Amino acid sequence: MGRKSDARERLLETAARLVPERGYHGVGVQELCNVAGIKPGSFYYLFPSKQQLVIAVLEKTWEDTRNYIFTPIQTSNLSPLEKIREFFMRTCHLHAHRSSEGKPVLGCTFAVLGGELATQDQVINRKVQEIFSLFTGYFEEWITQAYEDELIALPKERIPDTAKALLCYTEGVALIARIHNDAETFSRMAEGALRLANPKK
Amino acid sequence: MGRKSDARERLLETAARLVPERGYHGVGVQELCNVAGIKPGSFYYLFPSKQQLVIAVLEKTWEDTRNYIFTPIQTSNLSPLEKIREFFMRTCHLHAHRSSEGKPVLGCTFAVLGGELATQDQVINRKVQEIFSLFTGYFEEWITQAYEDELIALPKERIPDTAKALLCYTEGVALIARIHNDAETFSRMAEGALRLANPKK
Amino acid sequence: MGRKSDARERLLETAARLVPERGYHGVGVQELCNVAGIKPGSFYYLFPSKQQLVIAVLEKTWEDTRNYIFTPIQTSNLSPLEKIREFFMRTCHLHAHRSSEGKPVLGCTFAVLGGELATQDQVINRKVQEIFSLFTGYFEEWITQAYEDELIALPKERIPDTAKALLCYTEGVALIARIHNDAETFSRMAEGALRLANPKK
Amino acid sequence: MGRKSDARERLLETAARLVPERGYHGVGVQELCNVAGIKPGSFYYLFPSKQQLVIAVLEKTWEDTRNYIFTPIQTSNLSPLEKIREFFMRTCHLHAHRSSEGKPVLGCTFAVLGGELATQDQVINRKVQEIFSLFTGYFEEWITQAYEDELIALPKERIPDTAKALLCYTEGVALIARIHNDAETFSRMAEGALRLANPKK
DNA sequence: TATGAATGAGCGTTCATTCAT
DNA sequence: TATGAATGAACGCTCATTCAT
Repeated sequence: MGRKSDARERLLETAARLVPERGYHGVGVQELCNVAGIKPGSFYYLFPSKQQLVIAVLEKTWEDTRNYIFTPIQTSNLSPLEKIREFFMRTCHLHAHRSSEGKPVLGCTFAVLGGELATQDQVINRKVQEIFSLFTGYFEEWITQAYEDELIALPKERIPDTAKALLCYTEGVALIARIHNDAETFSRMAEGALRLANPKK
Repeated sequence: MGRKSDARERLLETAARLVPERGYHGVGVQELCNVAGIKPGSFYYLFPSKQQLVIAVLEKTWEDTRNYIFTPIQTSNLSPLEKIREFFMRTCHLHAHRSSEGKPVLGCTFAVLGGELATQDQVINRKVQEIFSLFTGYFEEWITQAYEDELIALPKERIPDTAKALLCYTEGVALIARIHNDAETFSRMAEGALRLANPKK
Repeated sequence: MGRKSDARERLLETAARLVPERGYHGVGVQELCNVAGIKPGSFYYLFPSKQQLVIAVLEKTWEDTRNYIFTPIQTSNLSPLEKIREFFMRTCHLHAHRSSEGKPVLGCTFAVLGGELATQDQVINRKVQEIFSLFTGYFEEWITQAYEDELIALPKERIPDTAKALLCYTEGVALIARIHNDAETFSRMAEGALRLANPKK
Repeated sequence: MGRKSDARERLLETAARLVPERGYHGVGVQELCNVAGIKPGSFYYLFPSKQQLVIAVLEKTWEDTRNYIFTPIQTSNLSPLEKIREFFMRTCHLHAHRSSEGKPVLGCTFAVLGGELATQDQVINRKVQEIFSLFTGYFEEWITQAYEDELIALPKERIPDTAKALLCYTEGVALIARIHNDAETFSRMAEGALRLANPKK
């Protein structure tokens, strides 16, 4: 039986750290190997291509997003609209923590890679679309609940587009936070997210 | 008043076409030269670096954005809130036209380059921030007018953040339109933009 | 009398299929392993090197050549000159059958590897020379018989060189068949082979 | 105006020396650059690809073959059949000269590359086919002349196939000469070439 | 003023092979 | 006996940029 090691995991973690920061073209395979402490020839034993490594990064990042952001909100007993605000506050806290360590504000990994590769890599682009539809799923659930609780003044048929609008707003906020390297953008923009749902009174 | 070569202009136009589509790292200097029909050695006579060419692209793209989107809206006699909607509709038309010619939906050039290079090139990043502040200026003007016309239910001190929220939403919509290669995103999301301003009734 | 893994055999068969088609450098060890369904680590348990696998391919291919081409001709009661023609016709049939299945015409495996590696791998080159001398042995036997049967006008001392000329012609025909991907080359060129032996009348 | 240099020519000459000796896969771009004394990044300024460099090598080698072998024979007043023999003798002399300097016998560059890449690179394969048809053109001319001078006993309609048989024989002889690293093969096999044309008496 | 020629560092990837288990 | 894991060197090629002319 062969040797066991965590090389694959180290590579994935390294990529999950560097790629969201500098983008797809901003990180080379060699650098990933150097930082992860694996030899250059080993990369392609562990992953079939740089593209597939990034797909794995997207999946891992989604897992983290779900575990640290969506699931805690989902299992809380916050009201639907408070869940939306909480989504922004949690995102803010995560970024603020990173930022306090001197690291740059990343914004949203999915938006960064989707925006960069939309016209260049359909495999990655599809994966980003797929993950965005999971975001929208949560948003739609919260807005539907708010609708049923009569917290918002919105015709029922506008719920899906409103969920999508929330996705757009979320990703736009993340992008601006990245460009201004300012984690507080998330908290300052939280109020706007609520207005998108058109709350009563 | 001698005859002037249009090489610089051709190069700039080529870059303004290719860079928003494929991003900074997605287009090489050599390809730009080939497409523009200029010799590789001439590039660095005309521009000091790829970075500076892209700065010029950003400026030119901003000029176009102002001329084709902001100025016509500004000089129209639309109500402030209708101006916000018109901003999305005009953006939608421009992208839909390109899309009907089989070209990919670009989203927002500033967001594309800002997102890609936020952690890698501060010169370009500053330029993007600068242009975004021009966007926000228009938005703030419209929202202020709406406030003064008593069209929106918003405390005065929330106007600047609301303008910024509108920028975030705008850029998020553009990003999602790019990732889904769907120009109609702009028109479907226009309604959300208005809600950000919290219109009365 | 324990059960024996057929991994070695599968690897050899895979190599005997891929190497003649694409040459030594055209097939990698990893691809051979993938296609044969063996693990990369096992390769070097089964064979000391890629070179030695190819040596085994050459030996196996020679076995097949002897069994399907030379031995049937040898045990037939064809006249010596008809044997030469039959050699080309049998070769033609084999290639035509492969070709009808959409596979490329291989020509002669020995020539392909000998030509590619003549200046690079003396072990393989020697093996090819050795096999070519077996070819020449058959040819010389047939020509000697034709000489004794007074079918050809050739001084006795020219027989060895004529056998060698027949080898050259054979390999040249195979090479041209490969390059033109045309199995019928073998049948169209059969007549020339006979003329090399200078038949009477 | 730019700098002038013979770098392209040096690279082509280096390739024309190394590629026929070791084959396409046997010589790397880096090695070609090192030997030619050009820097690795310059290769792709001078040639669009390794493939196209080899196409240039084939064209140059054909020029040389025509100038040093075919044209002198063509402009001689040898009889048609003597021309065939002369073709082998000239080829022999060229190889013997190289061989006396300790260099390996190359055989035929076209056959080496055609055989190696027949199933892998159709652009190179076509170029080889094209050059072979030029060979056949000369052979057919000589055989036709021999037919008209009544030097050979061959039905007129067999002339094209006989020319092709001569090509096969030529290439086979070259291949065997390469594999045995024996320049004299060409002279010893010359007689066989004549028999292919079925000379009278 | 303008450019043909060149450059060194780096790209993502594949190579035949080794080795601890 | 058999293999999963790994390796360093090399692969063909592209990068943004420089410079002599």
